[in-house]
Amino acid sequence: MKEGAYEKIYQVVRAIPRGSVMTYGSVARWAGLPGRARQVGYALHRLPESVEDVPWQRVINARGRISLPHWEGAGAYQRSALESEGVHFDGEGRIDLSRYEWHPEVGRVGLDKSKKTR
DNA sequence: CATTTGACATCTT
DNA sequence: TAAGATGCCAAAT
Repeated sequence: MKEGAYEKIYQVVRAIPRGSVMTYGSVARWAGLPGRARQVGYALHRLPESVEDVPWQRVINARGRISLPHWEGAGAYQRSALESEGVHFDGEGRIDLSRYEWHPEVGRVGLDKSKKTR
């Protein structure tokens, strides 16, 4: 198995702590794929449903909104899942990134979530 | 093998 | 704030 790059993406997403979110651009950056945010979304799209190890729901776009059409199952599920984690949506369905976006520490791509619990 | 498409981002109008 | 253009790259057609 190789894939390599995509594995790294899943690895970063798995490290996102509950109640926090990351943008596609940030995930790509921390996965060692700067500028390839699109591939991150594509990788998550191809992600099997049975894989619960990867909290893809905590990944949103740079505008702080869910990229999935809310009229489809996945979109509605993503929002309800985030709300149940404590993430607040404003009147326009947007999330305050300056407050919920997670910033992993430099030099380590997460994997060590037992760091400062806020 | 050429073209299109897509869970995005960023800059410019 | 919105809309258009451009960059990126794997998978589908």
